[in-house]
Amino acid sequence: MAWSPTHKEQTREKILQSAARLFTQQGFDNVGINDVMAHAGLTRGAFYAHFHSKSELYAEAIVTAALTAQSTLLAALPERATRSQVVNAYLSDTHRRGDSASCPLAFLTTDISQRDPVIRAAYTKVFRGFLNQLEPNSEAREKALRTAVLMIGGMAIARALDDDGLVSELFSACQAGASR
Amino acid sequence: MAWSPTHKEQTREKILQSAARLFTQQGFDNVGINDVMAHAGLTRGAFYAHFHSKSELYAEAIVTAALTAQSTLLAALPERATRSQVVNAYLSDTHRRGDSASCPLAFLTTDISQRDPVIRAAYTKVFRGFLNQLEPNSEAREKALRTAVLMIGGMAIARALDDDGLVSELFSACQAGASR
DNA sequence: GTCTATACTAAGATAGAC
DNA sequence: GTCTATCTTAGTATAGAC
Repeated sequence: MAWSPTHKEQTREKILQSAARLFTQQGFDNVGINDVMAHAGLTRGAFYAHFHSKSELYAEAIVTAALTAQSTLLAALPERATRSQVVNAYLSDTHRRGDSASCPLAFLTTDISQRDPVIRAAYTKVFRGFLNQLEPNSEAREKALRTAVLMIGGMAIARALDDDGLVSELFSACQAGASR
Repeated sequence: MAWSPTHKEQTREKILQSAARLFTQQGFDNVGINDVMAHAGLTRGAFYAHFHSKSELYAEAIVTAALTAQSTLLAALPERATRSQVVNAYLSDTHRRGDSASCPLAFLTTDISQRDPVIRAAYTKVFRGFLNQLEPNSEAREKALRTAVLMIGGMAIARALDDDGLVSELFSACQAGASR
């Protein structure tokens, strides 16, 4: 296996998938390189053959996590899903629990503010992609921005609250605002 | 000074103020007990005469930070400020920079999700207070929830972005939605 | 109540064998 | 390319002097 030309690329990809999952669920500081590598079936030392630092991994993992989350979300919906179907799937208890794929925009929001420029750039890029998915034509940009905040912000806040009743109120309010 | 009956209470308060400021700006993991105590003009060892653990301090600091942020925000506005004046002051570059008092709801959103129940309870309590400030009568609750998300979520996302132009677009969109 | 000194633990990063 | 072993740093928490 060691002499396969694609082996390194595959391993790198596996590390990235593990990192995307763990970082999104638990944040930068609560996940060690050890955790990521163990989750990928490897050991600490092998990490630096693929990435220069934990920060570099984090930046790439954000993008990977976003792609995975998008696929997962859309896969659970009909082919031509309406706006409100997408919004409801995003602002759902399933998503909030975070046991399948999770959106890094909502799960890592305040985890980004003070990190490397590279990390903030990755987040910004993903956010721009999110906006484009919502509303490709730029005339409705203002509405798209509000919708994005209701979705991402609503989920981020919901995950901090400890009261399920309040969370479901919150989701309903955001769904109503984001679907119109 | 050591025999003043109010001395301990005053020191505790000073630690709490330092913690509120540092935690809100930098999050739980990026602030050490050492940092908090040094900022308060004391040393590490003295901490445990006032709090049992870092988590306990964090929970209390969130409430303290919220009160301070509210005072600071309102102090900069006229006595009978309109809704949109409050919203604009909240969603401002001044607030985003975070060099004066900052709202823990927006600055610590995703920092809360996986911490002690006590911490999550503190955050939830502050969020409820925020809602009540926005709209004391519960009939307009749904609108108040959306407004809260546009303010808190808008600020949280803005702090993660690295593009000032995008941030100002974002602020405008949220201000328009939250003021009506 | 506050200080200095000190476990104890965890984590990022590197070195060298295979 | 992956492993084990190690260096280094940092942070929570505690012990004991004053």
